[in-house]
Amino acid sequence: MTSVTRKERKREQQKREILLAARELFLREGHEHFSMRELAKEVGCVPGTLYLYFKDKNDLVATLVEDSFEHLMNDLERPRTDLNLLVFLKEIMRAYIEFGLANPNHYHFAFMLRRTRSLEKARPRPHRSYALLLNTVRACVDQQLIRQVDIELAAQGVWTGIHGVTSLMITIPNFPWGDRDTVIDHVVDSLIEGLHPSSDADPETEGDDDDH
Amino acid sequence: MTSVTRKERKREQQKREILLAARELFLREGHEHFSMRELAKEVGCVPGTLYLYFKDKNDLVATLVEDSFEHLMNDLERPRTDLNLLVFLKEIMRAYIEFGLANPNHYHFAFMLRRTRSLEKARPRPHRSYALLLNTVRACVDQQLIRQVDIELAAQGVWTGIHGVTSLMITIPNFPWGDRDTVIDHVVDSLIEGLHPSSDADPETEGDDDDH
DNA sequence: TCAATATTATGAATTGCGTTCATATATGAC
DNA sequence: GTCATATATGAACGCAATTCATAATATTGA
Repeated sequence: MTSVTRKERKREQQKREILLAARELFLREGHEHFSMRELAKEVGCVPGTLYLYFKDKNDLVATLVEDSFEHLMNDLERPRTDLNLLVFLKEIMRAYIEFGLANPNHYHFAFMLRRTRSLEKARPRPHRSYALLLNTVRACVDQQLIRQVDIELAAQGVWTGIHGVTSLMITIPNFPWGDRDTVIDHVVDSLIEGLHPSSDADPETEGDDDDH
Repeated sequence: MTSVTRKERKREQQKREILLAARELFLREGHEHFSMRELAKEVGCVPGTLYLYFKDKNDLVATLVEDSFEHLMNDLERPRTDLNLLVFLKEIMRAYIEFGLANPNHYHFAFMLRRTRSLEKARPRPHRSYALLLNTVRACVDQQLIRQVDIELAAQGVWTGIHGVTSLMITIPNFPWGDRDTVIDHVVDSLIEGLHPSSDADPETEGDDDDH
C-alpha cells in the first residue's frame, strides 16, 4: 500500500520537475513559441514522455498558468479588514493589472486566447478574480461606499476595465502610453469614480466612518 | 507601356482574388486555424504561389484585417455635426465594441496578438481608432462637455475600457455576462460618467449649453 | 530470489504547418 | 519565332503536436 503512495509520489515529483522546466521555458519564450519538443530537450527526455504526465500541451500550460494565478489570488484574497473597502477594491484592481503586466505570458494564456472546444476547462476556474471583485463590490454597496447599482454589472464593468489596460499594454507595449503608473491610476480611479454615491464627494465624508 | 499596366492590373486582380478566398476562410476557421495550405487549395494553386503576392502569412492576414478596419473607420470618421458630441463619443465607443464582437477574428488579430519583431508593422496604422477617440475627447473638453482632464489620459482610459469589454467578450463568450447590450451600455456610460464636469449632474444643466 | 506484471521511457512515424527554391511554363516585346 | 521576364509548380526543409509499437525498468507475489 505504501509503495503505491511512493510510486505516486515519484510521479508527482517528476510532474513537478517538468512543470519547473516548463515554467522557465514559458517565461523565456513566451507562450506562442513554447514547444513540447524544446521542453523535452530541457527536461532531458523524449517528447512522447511528456504525454505520460500531461494529456497534451494545453493541459500542461494550463496547469502552469493556473498555479501562477493561484498565487495571485491567494495574495489578493487575504482579507484586509484594516483598510477602507474602497481603497481595498482599488488595491485589488491595481494588483490585478500589475500581475498581468508582470506575467504577460501567463495573462495572455489565461485571458487573451480564444478557447476552442476541448480547451474550455483550461481557464482559472470560475474566475476567482471576478468572484473576488464581485464580493468586494457587493461589500462596498452594503457599506454605501458606492451607489446602489446592479452588483454584477458594476463588477463586470470593473473587470473589463482593468482587463482592458492590462491586455492592451501587453499587446501594444510600444504604444505611446503616458507614464505607465499614471495611466493605471487613472483607469482605476475613473472606474471607481463612476460608482461613487455622488461621484465628486470624498467617500470619507459620507458619514459612518469612525476610525480616525 | 499600356501592357505594363495591364500586367499590373492582372496582378492586382489575382491578389484581390486571393484576399477574397482568404477572407472567407479566415472567417470560417478563425485566425488561429487559418492556414496557407488550405487557402492555396481554396484558391486552386500551390502554396508557394501565394508567396508571389504576399511576403508571408502575416502580411496576407494583415492586409485582410486592415481592409476591414478601414471600413469601420470610414464609417466612424464620417463627421456627425448634427448631434451632441458626447452622444457622438458614445456612438463611436459602441460602434467600436460592436465591430469587434461582429468580427472577432479581425479584432483578435489586430489587438489581441503580441507582435514579435517583424510583425510590428502589421497593426492598423497609427491606431486610427485611438486617434478618433482622442480628437473627439479633445472636442468634448473644448466644449466643456467633460471636465478638464489630460486628453491623452482620458482617451486612453476610454480606449482601454472599450477594448476590455470587447476582448473579454470575445475570449470568454460563455462567461455569465448579463444581457450583452446592458453590459455594453453600462461600460460606455460609466466610462463617460467618470469624465463629467460634476459627474452625477446632467451635463445639460452645467450652464453654457444653449441648443435646447 | 526469481518470474510475472505493471509502469515508464523510447524513437520512429504520422500529419500538418510556413516557407524556400530550382525548375518549368506562360506571357509580352522585338 | 526568339528572347527576356513574370508567374506557377512541386519537391523539399525544418519544425511542430501527437501517437504507438517496442523496449527498458521497477514493483509485485510466491
